[in-house]
Amino acid sequence: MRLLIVEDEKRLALSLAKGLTAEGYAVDVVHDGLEGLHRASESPYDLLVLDIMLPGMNGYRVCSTLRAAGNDVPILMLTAKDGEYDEAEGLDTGADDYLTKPFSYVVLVARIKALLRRRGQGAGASPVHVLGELRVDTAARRVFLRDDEVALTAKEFAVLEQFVLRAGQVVSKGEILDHVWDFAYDGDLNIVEVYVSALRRKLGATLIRTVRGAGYRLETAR
Amino acid sequence: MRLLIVEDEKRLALSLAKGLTAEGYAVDVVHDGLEGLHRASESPYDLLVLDIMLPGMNGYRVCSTLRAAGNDVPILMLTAKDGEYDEAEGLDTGADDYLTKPFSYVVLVARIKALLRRRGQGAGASPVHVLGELRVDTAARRVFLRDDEVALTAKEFAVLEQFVLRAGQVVSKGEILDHVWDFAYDGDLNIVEVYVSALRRKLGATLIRTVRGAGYRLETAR
DNA sequence: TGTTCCCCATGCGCCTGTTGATCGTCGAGG
DNA sequence: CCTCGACGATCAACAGGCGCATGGGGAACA
Repeated sequence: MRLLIVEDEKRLALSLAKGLTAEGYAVDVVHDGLEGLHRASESPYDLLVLDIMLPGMNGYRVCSTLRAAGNDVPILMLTAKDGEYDEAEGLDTGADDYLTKPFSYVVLVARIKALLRRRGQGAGASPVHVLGELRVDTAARRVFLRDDEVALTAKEFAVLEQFVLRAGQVVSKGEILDHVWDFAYDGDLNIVEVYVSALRRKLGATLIRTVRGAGYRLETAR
Repeated sequence: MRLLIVEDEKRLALSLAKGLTAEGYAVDVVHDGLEGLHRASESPYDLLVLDIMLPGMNGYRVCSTLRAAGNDVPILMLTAKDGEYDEAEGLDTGADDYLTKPFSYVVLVARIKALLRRRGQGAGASPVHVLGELRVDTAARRVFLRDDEVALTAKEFAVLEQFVLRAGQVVSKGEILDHVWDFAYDGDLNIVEVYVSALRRKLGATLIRTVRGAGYRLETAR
């Protein structure tokens, strides 16, 4: 875990760096806003601790510039409580959390951990499956084909999900029926064909391959 | 946020429930240890307030049984100070925090909030969530839309909070019901639709997107 | 007693699931 | 190589379900 501290009060910056290093983080420190922006743009940090009052470029601008460039590294802002700067403004510019000086070291560490955890969950906890040009986010129930979102109905999504979970394997119509339709359903297997047809129309014909007499197979990336 | 209070002193339990409900939590109360264990095992509570001296099964055993079953719901234990039971033992059995009777209501609420924050509920320690033009301060229970504060009722806020905690993911009506309404409620899922409707009216129609057949999704800014 | 909030019920409109018919395709066997 | 039968794909039409809006009744405050 790499952290960047952008803070011009050198004593504070140093003591934070020391403590966070002891926690097991790799910590870099800069004392200037512009310098911080460069560092953050060029290296992949896991989190930024960003003061607002900075020489070179103030924290708000560093933050909004990073965001404008598409950088979504978690940012913890440090604000002085004397009111010249507003906490809300920090959040508006795209910071993820703020802390008002003076703060306790324990609280800072807790917030940092929380932000890192949040990031971790946001990416890891939501199982996103990528198969070539197809991206399926089961938590958000969204499907993307080459950056374009594809709108699927509930049943279509459920069928696709079965294929994704067993990508590359042959899945029979009966199995799809068992997993997607409820127990009581005793209709025709043709219903599966109908949905495969719909998926092919929306996602491209080559994605789901027919295995005659056995079922279908979702093509894995190649 | 659903809380379960397990406390056999009925007057105390009732007054806590009343106060916490006013804070916007969905609160269930039981007066018996065994009953509490069952409830906690079967429903997804966000926090337990657990007395030690209880009929049926004492608080220690309730706590350790839950932990043994892999349930890691935050538990706040209430201990009498007369020494028959030991605070440390409570923590040993897997409680997250304890409070010695008599305690002030304010302290209790503070501890509860701290635990919920610490546990994060998937959201980290920051009480403020920013999603595009929406800013939700869960600690202060205030909501801002583009610098204007929006007045929400307790239930409206509770529903919104669920969405915010799982922003970008699909949340089903059932899940909302489970977390916002208490267990005594067994009404129609339609009630969720009514509240989503109210939120859309106050916060704009595009914020909460309907995912037909699955639930709703709070749009993340981007 | 008035106001606010919460829950329920109703009706409506649109989307979606399902069906059955028809058309296309594959492969085995003559 | 051709034919035929079986399997699969697609389409259109219908009915029911799902989600939304709205208003009223009732409870809980002040």
